Amino acid sequence: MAIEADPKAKTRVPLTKERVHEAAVELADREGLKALTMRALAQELGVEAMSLYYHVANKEAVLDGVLEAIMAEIGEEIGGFSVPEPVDDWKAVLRDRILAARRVMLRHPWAPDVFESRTNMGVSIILYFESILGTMREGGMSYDLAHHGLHALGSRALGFSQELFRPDTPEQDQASAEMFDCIKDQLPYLTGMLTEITHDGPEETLGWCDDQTEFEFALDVLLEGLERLRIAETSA
Amino acid sequence: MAIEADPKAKTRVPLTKERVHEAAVELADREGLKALTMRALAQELGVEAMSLYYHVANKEAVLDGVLEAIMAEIGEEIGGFSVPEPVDDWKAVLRDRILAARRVMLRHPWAPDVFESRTNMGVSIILYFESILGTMREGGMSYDLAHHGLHALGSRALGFSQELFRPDTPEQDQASAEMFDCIKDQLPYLTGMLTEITHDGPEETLGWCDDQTEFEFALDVLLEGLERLRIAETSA
DNA sequence: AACATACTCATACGTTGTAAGGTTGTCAAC
DNA sequence: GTTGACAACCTTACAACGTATGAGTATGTT
Repeated sequence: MAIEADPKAKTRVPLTKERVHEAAVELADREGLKALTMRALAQELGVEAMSLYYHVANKEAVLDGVLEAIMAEIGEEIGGFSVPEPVDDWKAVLRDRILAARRVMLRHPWAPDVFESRTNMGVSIILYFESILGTMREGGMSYDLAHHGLHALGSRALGFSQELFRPDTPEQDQASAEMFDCIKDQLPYLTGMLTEITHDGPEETLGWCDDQTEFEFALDVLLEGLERLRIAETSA
Repeated sequence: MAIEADPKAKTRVPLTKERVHEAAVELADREGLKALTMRALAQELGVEAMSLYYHVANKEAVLDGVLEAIMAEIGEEIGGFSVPEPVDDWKAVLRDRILAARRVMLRHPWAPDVFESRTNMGVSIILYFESILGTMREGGMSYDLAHHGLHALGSRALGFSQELFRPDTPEQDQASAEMFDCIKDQLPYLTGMLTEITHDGPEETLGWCDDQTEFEFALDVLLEGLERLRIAETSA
């Protein structure tokens, strides 16, 4: 429609911040966070490493942008960051929101590590927490309790919890198992638990648990605890 | 006593794994985790970088050793990793244990990052979790509930919780504040909370909270929630 | 035709972990 | 003593990383 709008005429489509961020997400999805280097990212875009620096300040800025992209996905998943007017069941609303965020995290398993590495929050993250806080408030909590609640949820509010010590290679996993075997006479409770928890006996380590189940369990303990405190403070 | 046992005769005290680990802790304490490089660590010990590799396999091994050192500190703080025979108040016992671990973490603020970076757990960490689990069991929980409880506590069992987004430079902090100001008309709840929470008005960001208070709050919500579930399952 | 602007690239530096192989110090055996 | 083995440490070098610097190249304006 424009006078000279043939895309083919342009020898190359110029980069943008957004394309860099999107490519970064794709690269991390495909090859992991460790593979997300400026050079690899440039190659992903058919460009040299230093060309990226015309569009982004540095790698930190890339990671910030990546998080904004993730938050945008969460926004789509929960249909925006607004607070449903009056909240009759804040627990259920928050639970849905958080599990929606978690679905996004499961699509991008590296994302939690990026969140943890960040030191200042972007706009969409603030908006997200605003909506969480708003839900708590409209649900009937005091600002004080909601504040504590936000801290208590921590990263869980964003849909993830750092699972400590998850072996990532089979060799490492086996090494842990051997070490465990080696001292298992000092571990009556752990061996007891493993024999009872797992169906096939105590060969499996702690890592083999259903993350989703555990996530929801902890989330519910927290939500119910906060609800109890809310009731306590309203009846006081 | 030995025929040739004059220590002075030795021109230099040889390195050991242990000395490397100790020096690593001291270095991280003094200059932060980022400053803990193999070269800096070597310099700390008056030696060249590659000399370290005679005693430790690689940097990962150093970090593993550092964690063992931290766990040893925790062990001292709680007087060993044993389980008090019958536990009349498991909540109180666990609370003390965890807050003791937290005191160690506060002495080494970089330690949580190391824990999160690790992928396989060392012996002393397993022993620690064994003692936590044992306390829950002796307190009357089923293995199933105790298992969920371990996951629910997560890193909190070790005395820390990753505080997301803590600005580490004054410039960054100010940048966040400005950004916050810029969109604060979209943040009724957050501004409302800040005016009510802080004494001096809403200039302060979310980062300025009493970590210890928030840690204990979340810990207590979890412990009480688990206790409630324990009672529910024993009366069933 | 000349120039400004927007964008991209080539080269290079400092830092990191660490592989490969050399140097030294100590001690036992001949 | 000389020799040889072994332990402990060092020198050099490399690949990968983030990125500073300045030069190139296209496009649009005047």
